[in-house]
Amino acid sequence: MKKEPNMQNISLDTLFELSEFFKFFGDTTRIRVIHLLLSGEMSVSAIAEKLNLEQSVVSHQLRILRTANLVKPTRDGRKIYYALDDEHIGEIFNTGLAHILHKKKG
Amino acid sequence: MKKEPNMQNISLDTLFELSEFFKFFGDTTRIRVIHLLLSGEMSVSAIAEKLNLEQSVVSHQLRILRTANLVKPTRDGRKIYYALDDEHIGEIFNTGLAHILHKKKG
DNA sequence: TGTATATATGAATTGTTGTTCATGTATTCA
DNA sequence: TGAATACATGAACAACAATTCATATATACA
Repeated sequence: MKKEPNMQNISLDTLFELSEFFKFFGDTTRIRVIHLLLSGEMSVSAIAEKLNLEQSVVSHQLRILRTANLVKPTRDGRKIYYALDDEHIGEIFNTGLAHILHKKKG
Repeated sequence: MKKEPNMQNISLDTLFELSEFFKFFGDTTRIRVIHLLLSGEMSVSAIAEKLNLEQSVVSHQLRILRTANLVKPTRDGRKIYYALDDEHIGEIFNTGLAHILHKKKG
């Protein structure tokens, strides 16, 4: 019995984690925050202003991303700067983006 | 004012579509189905049996993936075989998987 | 045509998730 | 120490999404 090239043996547990991981990208607010942070670190208030969102909305979503170690906070005085904390985020973002843009053309 | 290398100008609309796209991968049932179909097309009942899920659960999720053109059905008699219908699915799946496996190693 | 098989789907239910609003904590500075 | 600023957080609410159960449709075959 032959295996196809793309097939891999992945545990149920890993598949669960994988879906949990993709969930972080599956929300408009979070993907906008991620997109913004691709250009560099930014304070909470700056993010909120740039995205025209309430501060608490941004804080709540940042907490989710922070808990998942996708962003990392650095305090400077009263401000807290958030930066992407995962090498794969840009890659995944761009792979998904390529799909969307390709679809738009076709 | 200089732009960082990873920054791109992406419309709000595109970002919304992007998050919608990632949602498809953000569910355990769907990611398991996608994973299964990476090895080739499979009938609904075969998917349900392989994943130990009820037929209606699989059908409902396949409809979501079908509506998004991520899978494509082909009827053969009474059976309907579903196959992945997007070149980017495997790429996205594997990029996310790389992240999970990398994280597991510590 | 009647029965069995394979799949799809609608409605109800349940669980989950995002936002809002109010408030709490930390820091700065006068 | 008190006021202002920046951010975090808990609880309530609303919206959404997944599963379940019952049933409908389509095909095959006797």
